[in-house]
Amino acid sequence: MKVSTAEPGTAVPAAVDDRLFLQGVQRTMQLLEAFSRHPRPLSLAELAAAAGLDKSSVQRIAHTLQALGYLDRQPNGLAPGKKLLDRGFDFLRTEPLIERAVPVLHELRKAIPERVDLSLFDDTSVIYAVRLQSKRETFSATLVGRRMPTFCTSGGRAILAALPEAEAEAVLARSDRTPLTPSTITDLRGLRARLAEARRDGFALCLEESLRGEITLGAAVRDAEGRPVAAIHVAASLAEWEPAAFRRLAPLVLHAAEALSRMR
Amino acid sequence: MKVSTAEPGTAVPAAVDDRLFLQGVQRTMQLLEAFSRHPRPLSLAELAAAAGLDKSSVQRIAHTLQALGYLDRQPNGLAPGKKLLDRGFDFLRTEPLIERAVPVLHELRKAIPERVDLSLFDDTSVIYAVRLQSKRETFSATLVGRRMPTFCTSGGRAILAALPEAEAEAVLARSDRTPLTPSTITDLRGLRARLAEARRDGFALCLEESLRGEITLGAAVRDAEGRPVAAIHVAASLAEWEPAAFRRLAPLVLHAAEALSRMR
DNA sequence: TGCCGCTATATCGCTGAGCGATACGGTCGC
DNA sequence: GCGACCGTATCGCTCAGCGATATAGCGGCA
Repeated sequence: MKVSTAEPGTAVPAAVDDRLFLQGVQRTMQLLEAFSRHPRPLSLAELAAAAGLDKSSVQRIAHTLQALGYLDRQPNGLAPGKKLLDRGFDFLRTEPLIERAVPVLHELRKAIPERVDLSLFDDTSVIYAVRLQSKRETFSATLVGRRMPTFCTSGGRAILAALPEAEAEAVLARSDRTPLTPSTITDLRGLRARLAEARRDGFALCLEESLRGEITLGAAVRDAEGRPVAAIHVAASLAEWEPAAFRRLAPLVLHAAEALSRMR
Repeated sequence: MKVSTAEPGTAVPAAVDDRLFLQGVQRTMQLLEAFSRHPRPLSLAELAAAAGLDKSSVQRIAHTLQALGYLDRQPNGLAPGKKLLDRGFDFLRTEPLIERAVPVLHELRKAIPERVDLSLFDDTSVIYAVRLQSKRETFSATLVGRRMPTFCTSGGRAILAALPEAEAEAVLARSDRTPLTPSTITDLRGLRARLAEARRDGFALCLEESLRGEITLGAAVRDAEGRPVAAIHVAASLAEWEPAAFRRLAPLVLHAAEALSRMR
């Protein structure tokens, strides 16, 4: 049985051996995932290489996905189709946290005229799920659905701090800790110190750790069992805020996160 | 050959007979699409019924999708997984119009302190792709990825007006013209009159046609061939705007749409 | 003009992936 | 305890689909 066909240089899935595991489904998703590494129209051959599949399979899968609206034929290749947005939207609509978060975030935005976000915890990354732009809002390059590393974002740190220490440690160990800016803390000692601080304060503060000139403050949102599942965070420009002044916003953010944790 | 297994009452896909069409792929997407009709956690049996598949297949497909992160196991059933957001994000990143639109929309937002959106044209519906909230912004119930009918939104009408008349007529004929509010224009005569107006003015104005108390104004964005592919629109509350005053914003919206059409 | 490299598209026989019926065990509510 | 639901597991038959291969079309280069 051919279990794993790991080609060198291509990101190939973990081989799963399981009577109920359909590799046809896996191949389908692999093909769609190819665009996350190559965000541009791809030819069939490129798609095959990027997804780690043979050309014939790609031809058939792509043909089918295109017929269903999940791939879009462009002059210079195939691109993700509009229907993918619908599926992401299904997720947002089904996740009750999102709906509950919107009024809480707006309330917070009223008090703090800066960017206010909700991110969902997903192991080594967090995902922007709701985003309220700041008043001036320079460039909202970051869109809903964007993933950020857990270890170097204020929301992610707040979540790690709310996790049992062993689990937080495990997430850090699994993380790719490539620095995003010169200020990103990547060493385990430094990170542990920050988590200890966050555990004590109930929130996390990050200074230019994911974007230069940006200061962010995040607090964890917990589910019914008390486990952290998301974070509320605010982000502002260092050009306009003294860190000490920004830090004074913490009670507002904490209050919002706690309110959202209690709603259900 | 069993071609179509259309069960009564369930939305079942068009049967496609094609040597290159993989029904395994179709089944996979059908399963994921089930949540668009039932946005809540579903049991295997519910999922089977909603997707029009048999229980065994659903067991296998769902098992696989869950292993891949596209379904999430909840206490009371299966729900869409976070990875679906990633795929939607891939679409947004790959579509060059989105990136180009952001600065244009911000520029427009500076001049008009109301909600400013970009929607993509997709036949009988348009999809919100970029959304800038208004200053006060009461409830942003509408999220990125949401579909709205083309025929009764200002952006959709502006697009239809920019299309060759026969094509616009075909879209209208295909559309499900269920009214969204008491003011929604649904009869073909009335719609044709509105399209004629929009063709003359270069923009479309809708009064409470998709949401009570809301006035919207939209203009089409065209691709390199001059075909409409998207629309920029602004939305405001009738409690704060006289229709005549709102209409005077048209040049700003038109200018933005034209600027975006020329960028590439 | 012809060759090469790229593309997409189409064909076809073999075979094992996966279909779907069926069975099993747990947990509710009546 | 019965029935109805849940998820889970098993298994033999068969046709979906794998993947090698062939064809056709479109520039670019010599």
